[in-house]
Amino acid sequence: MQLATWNINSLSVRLPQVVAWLAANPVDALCLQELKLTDDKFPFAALQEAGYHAVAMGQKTYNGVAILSRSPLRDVVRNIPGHDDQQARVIAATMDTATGPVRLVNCYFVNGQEPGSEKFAYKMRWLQALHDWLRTELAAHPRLALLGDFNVAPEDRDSYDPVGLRETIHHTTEERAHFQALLALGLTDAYRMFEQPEKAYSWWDYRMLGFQKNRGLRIDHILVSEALRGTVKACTIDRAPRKNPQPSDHAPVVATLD
DNA sequence: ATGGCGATTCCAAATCGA
Repeated sequence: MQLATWNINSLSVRLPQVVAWLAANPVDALCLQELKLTDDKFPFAALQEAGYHAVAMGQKTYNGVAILSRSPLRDVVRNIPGHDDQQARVIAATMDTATGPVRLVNCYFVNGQEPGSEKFAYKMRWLQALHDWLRTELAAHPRLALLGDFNVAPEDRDSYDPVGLRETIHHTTEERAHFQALLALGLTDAYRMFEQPEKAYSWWDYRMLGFQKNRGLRIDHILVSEALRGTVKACTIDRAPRKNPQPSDHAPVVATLD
């Protein structure tokens, strides 16, 4: 079984690339972030044609998340229950597989812009709410994967310039503490379960030849619960779509499980 | 220190992303 996550920065623009990527990478589930479109504009038909069911939580212009899957999705939850939020950032659903159900939690974490800002404070509140909800979600669904654009570089090795960017957004002590709190729930960063190349990132700035110079951050992650941990066989970042004409600034992350 | 690119929207200067 393969699970993937990809921030596609506008599904309207990137739909052809998503369909092409799925044809070349027929994963069982793909979590998308930054749809930037409302549900009435979501391309259910084109994705069905590509062989995928889909559930979505969209919004005009900003944010928006969806889960695509080979098999039907059930028990869909949109945004964090009990956490009032104007922004479409979370969608969770259960996928039945040969080895049992898997709970998929797809998140577009808050960016936060700048430490000390109101947006950063919103990021901290959102991270706390996610953590508190995931505790109950994990109890209800032991086989759980948390996938998405976390907007956090968990460690110095996840940044192209950890010294120059110390305590800037995605690198702050507070954001990293929240990431560690998610791990403390029993989740494991699938990418770090395996030996990986040096300077491996999942996002590169469009500006200043960021990708060509590999000035990137590893901010897109797949975390797996204790019950799934032993079944994870591989986790990779697929840099190929970042080389496409008109690419997303993020690359897909793929986890392979038994 | 700032902007640099790309997408979106009251269609075009402003906002947001990371």
